[in-house]
Amino acid sequence: MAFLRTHAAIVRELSTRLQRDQGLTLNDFEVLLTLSTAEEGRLRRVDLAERVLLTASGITRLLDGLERAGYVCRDVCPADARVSYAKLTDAGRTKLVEASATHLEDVAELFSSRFSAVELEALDALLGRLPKAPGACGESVCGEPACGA
Amino acid sequence: MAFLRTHAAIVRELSTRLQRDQGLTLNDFEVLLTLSTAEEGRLRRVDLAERVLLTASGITRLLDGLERAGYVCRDVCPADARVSYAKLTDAGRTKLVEASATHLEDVAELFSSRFSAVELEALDALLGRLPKAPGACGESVCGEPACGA
DNA sequence: GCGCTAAACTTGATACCGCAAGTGTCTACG
DNA sequence: CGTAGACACTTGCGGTATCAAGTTTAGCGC
Repeated sequence: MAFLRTHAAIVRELSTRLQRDQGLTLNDFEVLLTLSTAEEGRLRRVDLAERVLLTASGITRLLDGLERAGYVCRDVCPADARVSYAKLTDAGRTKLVEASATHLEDVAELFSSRFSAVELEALDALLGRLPKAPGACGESVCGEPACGA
Repeated sequence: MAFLRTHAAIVRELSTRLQRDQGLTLNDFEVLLTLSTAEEGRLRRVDLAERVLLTASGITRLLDGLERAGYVCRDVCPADARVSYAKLTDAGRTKLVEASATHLEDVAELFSSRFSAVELEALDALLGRLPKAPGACGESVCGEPACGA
């Protein structure tokens, strides 16, 4: 299926650009984005993992990096000592806004410019029928970056 | 973009199944498949890399494994000592046929069962408009007599 | 022939991710 | 209570992929 190949190419391209311009992995970005849409900007690591399609260990390591960079911090759960939240910091929020700018540009270039709104909708509808991860995240960043540019 | 997420999920699912049932990576399979469609069942490593969207070093390592398994072998180019071909062996061809069976089943389960023929066609048409391979868009189906030149 | 650049491939270091195993915590049930 | 099992998370190990640098070979101008 050329389908898979195409996607791989797209993902790679987006990832490379994001890394070059912002020093973030596509997954890093997704995590930041997901957190930004969550209540209080934080999420249990397990839930976060589920949404970005990673395993628990994957999240641990990814968050390690984001923590070192200062974009997220840990937060404890008073009700359950097992869970630790990942919480977006101010720096993280800022970074997300900044990264969104270039990333959306990239997405636009690779995607939107090639399809009409109707086609995008059709694509979305079709692909939505495939098995996917629960907890779909918001299409756009909740309020923050101006998507409409 | 739920779009990308979906893709990741699909790839992972197909890959794990293939690995479990056949001991092959999705990329292994693609390489075998690509070789099988090539003239004489062989391809320069560079060209192979381009087609399966890997770097030169990626191909080297991937072929290492396939070689050890006996599915491909090396073949020299008399005209240019720099190039070495990757060539499908009989065992490799057999393996490909065998793997195709289960793999197509998986694909069918994840894809075809969810779409009608018309929808699949539409999907194909839409996705076909995306950039194939970033950078080296080289559709160079050309040079078969390659190393002659 | 000699040096120079480019191409094809390999190798070493590194990043990311999954699995399996381990630790600590919660909950349920006897 | 107290223990068993489930759950959240972390850690060791291995696999796959990349990039950068190195090797060998080709082709070209002198």
